Amino acid sequence: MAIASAALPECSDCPIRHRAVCARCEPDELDALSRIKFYRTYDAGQTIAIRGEPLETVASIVRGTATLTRSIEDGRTQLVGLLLPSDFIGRPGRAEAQYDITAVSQLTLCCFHRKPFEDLLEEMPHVRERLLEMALDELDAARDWMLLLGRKTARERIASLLALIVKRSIRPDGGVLGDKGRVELPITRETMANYLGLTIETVSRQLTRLRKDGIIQLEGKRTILIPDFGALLAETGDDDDGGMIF
Amino acid sequence: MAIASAALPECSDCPIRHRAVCARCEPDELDALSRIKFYRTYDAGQTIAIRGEPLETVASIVRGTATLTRSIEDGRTQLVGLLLPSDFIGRPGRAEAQYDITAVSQLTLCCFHRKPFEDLLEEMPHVRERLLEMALDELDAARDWMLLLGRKTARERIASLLALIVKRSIRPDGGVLGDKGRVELPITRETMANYLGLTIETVSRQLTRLRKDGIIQLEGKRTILIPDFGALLAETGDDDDGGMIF
DNA sequence: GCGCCGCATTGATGCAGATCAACCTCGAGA
DNA sequence: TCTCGAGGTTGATCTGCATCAATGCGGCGC
Repeated sequence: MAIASAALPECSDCPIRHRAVCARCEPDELDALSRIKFYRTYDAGQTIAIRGEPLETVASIVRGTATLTRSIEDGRTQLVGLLLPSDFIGRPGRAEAQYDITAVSQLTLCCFHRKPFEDLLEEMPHVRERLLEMALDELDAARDWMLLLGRKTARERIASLLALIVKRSIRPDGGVLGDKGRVELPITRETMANYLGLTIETVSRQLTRLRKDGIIQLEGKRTILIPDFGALLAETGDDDDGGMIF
Repeated sequence: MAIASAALPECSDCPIRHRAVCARCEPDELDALSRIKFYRTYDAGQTIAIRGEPLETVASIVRGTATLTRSIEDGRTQLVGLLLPSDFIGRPGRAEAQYDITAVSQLTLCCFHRKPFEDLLEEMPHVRERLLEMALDELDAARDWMLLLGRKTARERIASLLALIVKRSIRPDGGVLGDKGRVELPITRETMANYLGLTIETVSRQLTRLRKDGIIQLEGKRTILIPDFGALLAETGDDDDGGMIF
């Protein structure tokens, strides 16, 4: 299923070096991790893990997008996490996947076998620290999403998602990947709907309404232009800007 | 606001000894924690923390119930966590509260000042480990709730909440606090509504419907009898029992 | 170039849950 | 004992989003 890929750049050149679980590693820690790492690539649509089945690796996303989903047999599906570069997959101390994980674009993972990774963890305070920090950040994100799913209107949900994708595209140094006012949606309408707790029809209609109201412009189906980011934020229903630094 | 309380039982007699952040502590670690701990009690309705304001303590809930909420200025409120005995409040490395925290019953906290706690953390692998584990468990719980908020019907939400409260009342040794078929709701209808992303009217109506359908019996307003737990689980919409051991 | 397929948009209609409103229940305090 | 208020229930009506259905559109294989 997964395809072992050719060698990638050294850790020092890694695009997620300063954001991933290894962000705060010293050179010797990085070496130790580097010795047990291996890369895997997936094509869009491929399954990475299935809820309830063994998952003997943990990994960081290097390139591409994946989704974390939870669903009911009758077909209802909820996306519980959107995995972008630097996000971590798997959980030390647990051998079974809790969610379905699917690649939604061409994807590259930096993988570790769980056991050796857990062993290394003992000796690497910086990884441990970063892992806790990332888990707590994800917890905050999940809780923000609970507010969205429980209380926001369809229009607010769409605006919130667009704002989230823009924020996630900002590099840690403050720079921006690509054009600031242009968002490349990494996901289909269906995936958006499953993330937002809506149907694809409602997603489509609300995007159209936001376009007609001049908040966004659509360029093809996957590219969105945001002439005024503040105007978009005003549509999210959030009180503050959630720690934006523009 | 908080009331310093009289001395409580030693850690060895603590009701949350085997579930809280200190669950896996060795006696010497427990001693070290014990030396910097202090208790606080709150009355129902008292505010423990406000989003955005400094929070210089971390704490474990010893007795009582508290809520974690996120809200929008227009009054819409979403409960993002229900804090029961053994749950942890606060986050190492962060000086500001991310959520509003409110006592919803008489409450006892086992508190630590954040800085000394963080320092101790360095030397206490068992606390660190447990903290990561608890954060990841909360993340799983938050994501399960996302499925509920995004995709479940009102009836399924109510059944899921009742099932959750029953599960949380099971002691780690497998025993049950109180009568197995009787749930004491720790929260009002309004709090339930805010947790479930519904209105109090809908909560009330669905409880009535579950009663008329024989799934539950109401004894006063806060006590619910569940003659057949399996029948309740069947109403939650979940595929499996989520790891129940009955 | 043509037809097909996956994805997206748009329209018509239905319904679960929100909203608005009245009333019930019970306990605390005068 | 009466009152009052917080919390809860029930009913009537409204509405935002889901559902059902048709159409549009761009890319790809042939």
